[in-house]
Amino acid sequence: MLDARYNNEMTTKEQQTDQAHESSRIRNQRLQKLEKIISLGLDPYPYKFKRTHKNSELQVKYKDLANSQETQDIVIISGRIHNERNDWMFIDLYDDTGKMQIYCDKEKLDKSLLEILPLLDKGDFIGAKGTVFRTPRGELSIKAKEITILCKSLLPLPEIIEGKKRHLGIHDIETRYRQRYLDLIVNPTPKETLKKRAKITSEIRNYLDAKGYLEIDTPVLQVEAGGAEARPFITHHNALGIDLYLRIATELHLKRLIIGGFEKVYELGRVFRNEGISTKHNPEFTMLELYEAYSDYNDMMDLTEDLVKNLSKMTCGTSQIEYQGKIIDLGKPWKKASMIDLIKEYANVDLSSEPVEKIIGIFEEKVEKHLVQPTFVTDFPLEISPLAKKHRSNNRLVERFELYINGWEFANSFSELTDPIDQRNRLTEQSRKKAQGDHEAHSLDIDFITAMEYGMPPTGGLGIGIDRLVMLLTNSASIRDVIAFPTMKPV
RNA sequence: GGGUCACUAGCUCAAUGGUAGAGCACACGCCUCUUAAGCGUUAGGUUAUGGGUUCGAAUCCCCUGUGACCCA
Repeated sequence: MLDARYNNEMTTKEQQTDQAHESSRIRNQRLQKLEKIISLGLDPYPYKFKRTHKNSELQVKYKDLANSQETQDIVIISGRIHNERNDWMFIDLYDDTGKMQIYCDKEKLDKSLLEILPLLDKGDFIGAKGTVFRTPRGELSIKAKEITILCKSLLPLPEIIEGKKRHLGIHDIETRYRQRYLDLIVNPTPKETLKKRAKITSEIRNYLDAKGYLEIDTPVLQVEAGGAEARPFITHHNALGIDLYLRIATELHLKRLIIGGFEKVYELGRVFRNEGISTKHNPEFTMLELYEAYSDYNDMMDLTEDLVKNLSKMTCGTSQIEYQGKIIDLGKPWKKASMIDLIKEYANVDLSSEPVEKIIGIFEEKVEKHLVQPTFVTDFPLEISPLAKKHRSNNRLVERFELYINGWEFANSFSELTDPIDQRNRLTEQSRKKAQGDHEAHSLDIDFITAMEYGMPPTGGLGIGIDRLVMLLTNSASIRDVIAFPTMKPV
C-alpha cells in the first residue's frame, strides 16, 4: 500500500498529466496530420512565401464589388486560420491587417488541394492563390486554386464559449499576460495598445530629435544605483568578481554627459526597481530622462506640457481624452501650484512649517487623488530632493515639480543641483540614512561628485514615466496592458 | 490577516442523498452550403486533494489547495 505522501505526489503529477491530456490528444491527432503532410512530399514548415496583397488591401480594392460578382483577378494571400465552416468550404484567414474568407469548391478543386484540406486545422498558417469574388451573402472571398501550408500548428487556439456561441478568446486574465502570444492572436485590443505604444515612443524621439536633443545609452549595470529613491536589483559579474546593480534611473550618467559638454541629452530606456507589483507598478519600466544645459525647471514645465499635448494629438488625434470613464483635458493651459498651496486648497491646513514627513503624508492622502486634470505640483521640501537646487526664494524648498494627471505621478523634474559642495553634503546625508537601514535612500556616487567638481552648467532635468503615459493615452486600466510581457510570478 | 462564494468532460455549465448529463470544441460521416452554418455518429469524467457521516456522497461535515469578491 502506498503511503499518503507518495500517493499525494503521484496525484499531483497525475493532475498535471490530466490537464495536459486533452491538448495532447489533439496534439497527437495533429502530429499524425503532420506525418501525412510530409508523406505527400509537402514541407509543413517552408522558408518563405510571396503574397500579392494583404487582406485589408483587398477589402479596400474590391469594396465596390457587388454581391455574387466574380472577377478573374488572381491574388495570393497568407495568414493564420481562425475559423472554418462547412467542412473547410469557407476559411477565415487573418493576417496582421484583418480577415479574408477563402472559398473551397470541392467539386472543382484539383486532387492536390483535396488532399491538403483534411490536413488543415484552425491555427495553421497557409497561403492561398485564387480569384477574387463576393459571395451572394456579401462576403469578399478568394476562390481557392492553390493552398500552401506555411506552418502546421500543433496546439488548439483558446476559445470562449457563451451559450452556443463560440469565438476565439481567453477568459483567464492571467493567461492573457503569461501567454501574450495567445492574447495577441485572439484579442484585437492588446495589438492596438502595443502599436500605439510604439507610436508614442517613436513620436517622443521625433519630437526631441527635431529640437536638437541627442539620445545616448547609459549603463544598465552600475556599481552604485543612484539617481532615485528605490531599492535596486542586485546581480553579479563573474569575471570581475563583484556585485552590480541594475539601474534605478539614468540621471547621474546623463548629467555626466552634460558635464562632458553635451547640452541637450536624453535617454528613453528601461529602469529597474525592486519594489511591489500593482496595476500601476512593474519592476522594470520605461522612463524618459532628459537634461538641458542653461535651463531650469520652468523651462522643463513648458517642455513637458508641449510634449504631452503633442503626443496626445499625434496618437489620439485630440487633446481631450477619456480615461476609464473620466474626461481629461490636456489641451487647456495646465495648472501650476506649490505643494503647500495645494494642501491648503484640498486639506484646508497650513503645513508650511511642519516636518517633511507630515507634509508628504497629507499630500499623498488628501491631495493626489484630486489632481485628475494635469497639474504641476511645484516646490518640494529640501530633505526628499537631494539632487535638486534650493528654491531661489525659499531655502527650505527645492526647485522641483511633479506632474500629476488622473491622481498619478507622471513626471518629475528639477532645476538640477550643480553646486558640488552642497551635492556632496546632501548625498552624504542620504548615505547615512541608508546605513541606518533606509533601503530607498540615495546612494553616494563618488565619481558623480568628482565629475561635478569639474563644473556643471545650470541644467534643467526631466523624467517621464512612459508606461503610465501609454496607459493614459490607450485607456488601459493596468500597466500590464501596456507592457508586452509584464513581470509575473512563476507558476 | 478576517469573511463569503466557487472548484463536475478541453471550454461553458446541469445534476439537492439513489444509474454523472447537455451545448460547444476534437474525431468520423452527411449536406454544395456559410458568417455561432446545419444534421447524424463516436470518443471524452477517480466530480480540485485528503479524510469523515451514510446501506449509498458531485450533493452533508472537516482539513488542505487554487481562484473570485467583500472587509481590515
